[in-house]
Amino acid sequence: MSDISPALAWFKSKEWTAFEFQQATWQAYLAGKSGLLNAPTGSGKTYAIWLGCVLEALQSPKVETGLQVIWVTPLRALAKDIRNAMQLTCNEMGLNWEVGLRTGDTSTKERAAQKKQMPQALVTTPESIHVLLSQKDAAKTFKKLKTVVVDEWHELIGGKRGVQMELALAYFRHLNPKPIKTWAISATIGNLQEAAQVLLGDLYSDCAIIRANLNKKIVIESILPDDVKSLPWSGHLGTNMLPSVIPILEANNSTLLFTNVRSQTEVWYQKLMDKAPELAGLVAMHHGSLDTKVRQWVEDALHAGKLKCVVCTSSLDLGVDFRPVDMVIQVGGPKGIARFFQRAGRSGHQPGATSKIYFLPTHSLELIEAAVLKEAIANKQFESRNPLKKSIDVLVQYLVTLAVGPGFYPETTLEQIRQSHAYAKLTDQEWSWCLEFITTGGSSLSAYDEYAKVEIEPDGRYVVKSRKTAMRHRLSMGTIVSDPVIKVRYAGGKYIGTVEEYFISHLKIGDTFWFAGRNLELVRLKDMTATVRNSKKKTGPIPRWGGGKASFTSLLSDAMRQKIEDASKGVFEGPEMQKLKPLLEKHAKLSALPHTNQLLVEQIKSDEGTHIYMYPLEGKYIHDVLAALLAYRISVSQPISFSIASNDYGFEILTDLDIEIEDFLELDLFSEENLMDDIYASINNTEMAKRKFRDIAAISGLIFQGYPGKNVTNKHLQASSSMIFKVFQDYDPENLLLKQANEEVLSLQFEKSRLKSALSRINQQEIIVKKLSQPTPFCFPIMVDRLRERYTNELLSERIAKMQLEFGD
DNA sequence: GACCTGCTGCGGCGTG
Repeated sequence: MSDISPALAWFKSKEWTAFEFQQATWQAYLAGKSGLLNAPTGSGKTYAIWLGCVLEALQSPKVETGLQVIWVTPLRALAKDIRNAMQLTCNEMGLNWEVGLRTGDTSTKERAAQKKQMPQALVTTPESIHVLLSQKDAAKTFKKLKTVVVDEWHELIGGKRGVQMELALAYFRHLNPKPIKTWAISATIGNLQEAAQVLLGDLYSDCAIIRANLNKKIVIESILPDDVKSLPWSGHLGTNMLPSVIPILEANNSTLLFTNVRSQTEVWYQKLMDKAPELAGLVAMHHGSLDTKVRQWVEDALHAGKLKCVVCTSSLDLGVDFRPVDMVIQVGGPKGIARFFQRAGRSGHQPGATSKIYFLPTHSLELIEAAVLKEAIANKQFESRNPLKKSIDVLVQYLVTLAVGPGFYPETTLEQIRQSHAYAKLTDQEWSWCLEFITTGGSSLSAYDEYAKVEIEPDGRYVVKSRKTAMRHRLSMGTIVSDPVIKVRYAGGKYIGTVEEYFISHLKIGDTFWFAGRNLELVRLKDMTATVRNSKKKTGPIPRWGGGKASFTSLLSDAMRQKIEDASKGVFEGPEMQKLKPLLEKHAKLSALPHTNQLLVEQIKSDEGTHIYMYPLEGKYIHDVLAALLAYRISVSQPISFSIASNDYGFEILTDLDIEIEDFLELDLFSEENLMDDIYASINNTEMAKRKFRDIAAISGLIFQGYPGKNVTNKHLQASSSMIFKVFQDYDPENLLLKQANEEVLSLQFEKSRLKSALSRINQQEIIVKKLSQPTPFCFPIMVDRLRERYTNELLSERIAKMQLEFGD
């Protein structure tokens, strides 16, 4: 046994901000426990748990070979930093261990070396673990595994990557009779206990949940206009507040300016360069469609203190873990409390320093959101991330992975996966269906050999024998399905990033557009690649990217309703609500400020017809469904067609007929009876299910997304997945993957449970109907949103001008 | 008193 005192001395010599938390962690680790760490960045959580691993290794009589510790991170960009820190501590603490790295970036040479001899510790991603599982000697690779640490577990738990992690752990736990110590590291989420339970499984009963009681002070300040009138009623960009941002940038060494969407990042970067040309070279941009090399450069430059400001989307949420900054500005509502909190924590890393975040509202109602965020963070209220259950696509992929690798016996494998949270309730029938699916393709596809991937050996072992199948499987592993994109590169070959097919298809050769902060001219479009050159022009469109929508979380919704009720009673707490007072009072005069037990309904007639607005404040997703449901239920009673628009505050249904809303309110429009049937009938469920199915088909290996660098086109992908979708619908309606697609639409897209509780709340609410002759601050943004879909920007401003005339003022 | 919307993440092969 070697002496552990130098290691402890090394550790103690550092000036930790959270020494007690760290000590509690490594002591729990040495006591053989599993657990969950809840700690903000900068609390030394990596070292806390890594010290446990190091001390344990030092206490053993000789240096063991083979893989003992796996450290999982959701972001491969972080992996290198973590590995370096871990290797360094090994060296300095006197432990003769190698810390390895295994992600998609790892070189072939390195992989070969690892295959021969795994390092004692490996920093990796969930996907790379599964790639290792697809190798013949997987069992040998993981045989000596003692510990698995999953960093940023909150990022994984709510998605299919989390399910993959659960499956990998189930496999590991089975290999070794000694329990695998399992640790989760998580930022603050509402369901910490559940998060621990999902990852730890059976080990949860004896689990340590250790929180860094840093009591980090966070100061939130809204950037308020002098006059609320200068804040638009509608809008999302916020660039009119740019003059207030520049002094903040000047006063700090490095600032992260978070925007909600990629195009907004492009706009802000451009405007910032326009307004403050002296910052050229000191401001950079970072979002998910830019070349990773560029992003890496930005991250490094930020770290080196060379940048004054990075305009970014949440692509930098995790990536700056090792690159602390001085100041954070959030442009527009972050739509969730936990996300805002995490971003705030990026600033003020020095011991004892206060984190500060500026909130920059892009339209007036966002000031309510600002007030709510402040309170929620003070009260430590955070959203939960709910683990997925029974994702059949992920399970099917995993089974083929095992069959490509060591092979598996159904009985033991079923036992393993049932020990995971995700598949604990998997029925025997579902299990047989999965086995049938991987061996024959299932009842409707059994005529095609390519879906019969797995064969059964005489001894009952399930294996993949075809090299082609194995290769294609390895090429399709993982649960992230991305849309095919157009690569943008210079004629010389330098790669810039990606835009969407539809954006570039609207351009002609010679047209210019803004991207990556440059004005580019389209030279050629071929093979999913747009070749461009720099242009001196100053005009051109900015690409927009489709992507996930962030919708108010229910935590935010509840608090927003309360704030509006407060306002109705004349209570305006805090600078934001004070600032908003005149506007809300105006709204109260024009219409009404609803209490939490009331639902406000506004009706306006214009030359377009009858507009009806409702404000459940449930977030855009729920509003979309509610609006469709309402439109459907009304149209059942008489032939009316509606157009629908929504935002996070409420929704609009518009008909060209002259109607009165009271005539319909009697119809029990919000009844929970036949709810699901009506929803199915009202939303174009199959369209959405088809889209979900495309992902499921890719994950489960039904469609092949092409060879690396040569992705198939969107059309092709869409076509093959819709074809299979149709086959299943017609010939195999009980297909579990089809069912999963429908279920995902309901539970993930529409948040079924939230929809139900929203409806039951609405049913108890008193309905207040206001008939108005002019738009209110509540309905105006929704009105504009609907128009935007039909008009170009210029026509839109004309149209808005016309609205001013029409409604008079 | 009035414009610009929609995030992130991973992994793999063979050939020239």
